[in-house]
Amino acid sequence: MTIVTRVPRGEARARLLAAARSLVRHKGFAATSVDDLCAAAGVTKGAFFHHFPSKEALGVALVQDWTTTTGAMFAAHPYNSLPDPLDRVFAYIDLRRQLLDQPIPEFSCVAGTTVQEAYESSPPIRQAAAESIGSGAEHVRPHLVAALAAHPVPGVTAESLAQLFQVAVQGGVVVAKALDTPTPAREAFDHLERYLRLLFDRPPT
Amino acid sequence: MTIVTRVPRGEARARLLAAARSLVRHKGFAATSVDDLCAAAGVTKGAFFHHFPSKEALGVALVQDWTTTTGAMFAAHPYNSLPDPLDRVFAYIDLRRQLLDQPIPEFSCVAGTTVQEAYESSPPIRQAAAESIGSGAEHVRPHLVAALAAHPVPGVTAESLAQLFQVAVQGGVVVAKALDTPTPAREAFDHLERYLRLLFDRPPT
DNA sequence: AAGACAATACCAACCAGTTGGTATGTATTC
DNA sequence: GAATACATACCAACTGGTTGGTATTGTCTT
Repeated sequence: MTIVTRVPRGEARARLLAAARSLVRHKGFAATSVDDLCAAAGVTKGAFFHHFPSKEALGVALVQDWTTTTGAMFAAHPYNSLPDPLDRVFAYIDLRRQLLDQPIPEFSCVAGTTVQEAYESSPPIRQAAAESIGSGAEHVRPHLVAALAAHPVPGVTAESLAQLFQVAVQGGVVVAKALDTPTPAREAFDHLERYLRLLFDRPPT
Repeated sequence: MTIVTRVPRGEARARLLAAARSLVRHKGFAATSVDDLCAAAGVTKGAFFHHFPSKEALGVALVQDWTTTTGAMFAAHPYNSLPDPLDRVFAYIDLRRQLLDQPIPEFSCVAGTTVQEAYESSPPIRQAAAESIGSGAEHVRPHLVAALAAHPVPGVTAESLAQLFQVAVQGGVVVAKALDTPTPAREAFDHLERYLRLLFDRPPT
C-alpha cells in the first residue's frame, strides 16, 4: 500500500510560482518546460492550465510575484528607518552586498534573467519586467532624492543614480554567472559606494 | 523553371554563425531552434550537423566567434593610440556610448545573453562566456593599469575597475531591454566617467 | 441541520506540432 | 578516388496545450 502524499488543495498555484522562480533562475525561462514546472511543484498539467491560461501567463505572474515579494522584503528592512538619507543609501548597498553571500542562482534577478529572453518574444513578460526593474529602483530613489536635497550635486539626478543601482545589480548577476564568482558584483557595489562618497563628500568613517 | 540560389559552397558555417548571432540576440539561445538557424542561414540541417556536432557546440562556437570579432573591432579602434592612458579610457567610454546608438538587440552582448541561460545547463558555453567577458575586460584593463601607475588611487585596482566596466556594459543591456530604452545604459557610462574623473582628479575639459 | 447544487481545484490521458539529432545519398574539390 | 561539403528524408522524444472527468468546497434552500 503506497501512500501518495499529494499537494494540499489550494497550494498548487503558489507551488508552481515557487518552482518557476527556482527553475527560471537556474535554467532560464525558455529552457524550463511546463512539464518541468509541474514535476517540480508536484502537480499535474491540469492544475497548471487551470491556474494559468498559458506558459507565457505564468511568466507574467512569476515576474509580478517577484516584484511584490522582493518589494515587501526591501520595504520591511530596517535600513529604511535610518535618520540620514545617505546612510539609508549606504545601508541599502550593504544589504545588496549581503545578498551576494548566497549561491549565484539564489541572488540572480528573476526579472533581469527573464527579460533577456522575453524582450522580443513576449511583450507582456517584458512589460512585467519593466515594472519590476522600475519598482526596484524605488527602493533607493526616495533616499537619493532626500540626500540630493540636502546636498545637491550638479548634473546628477536621483533618477539616473537609482537606475545606476539597477545597472549594477543586473550587470553584477551577468558577470557573476559568466565568471562563476560573486566577486565582480561585490566590487561593483564597492565602487558604487566610493562614487557616492565622492559625490556627496562623505568619506568612510 | 525555378532558379534556387544556393548558398555558395564553403559559406555554410560562417552563415550559420551569423544567423546564430542575430537570432540569439533577438530571442535567446534556448528559444532559437536548429531549424530556425538553418532557415535563417539558408542551409539545411545536414550542413548544420556537418559543421557542428550539436546545438551546444554551435553555442560555444558562437560565443568564441563573438569574442574574436569584437576583440578585433576594439583592437583596431583608434582610441588605443591616444598618448595619455586615461584619455584612452575615456575614449573607450565614448565608443561604448556610440555603440548604444543602435537598436537594443544590435548592441546587446552575445556572451552576456547566452550565459544567463547556459550558466547551469551548459558548462562549455558558460566557459566560453567567461573567456569572452574576461577578454572584454582586456580592452580597458591595460589602459587602467597605465593610468593607475601614473596616478595611483589607494584601494583601487585596474582589475576591479575593468570588471566594473563589464558590469556596466552587461547591466546596461539588461536594464535597456527591460525599460526598452538605451538611456539608462548611456547614463551608467556617464556616471562611470564622472567616477573616474573624481578618482583620477581629472575634471572635464 | 441536512440536502441540493454549483463552483473551484485538481487529475490522467491524450493530441498535433516541434525538438535536436541521425542515416544515407550526392555533388564538389583536391 | 578519397575526402569534403553539403542535401534529403526520417525518427523518437518532448513541446505547449486540450480533453473529459473527479473530488472537494462553499452556498443556498428548506
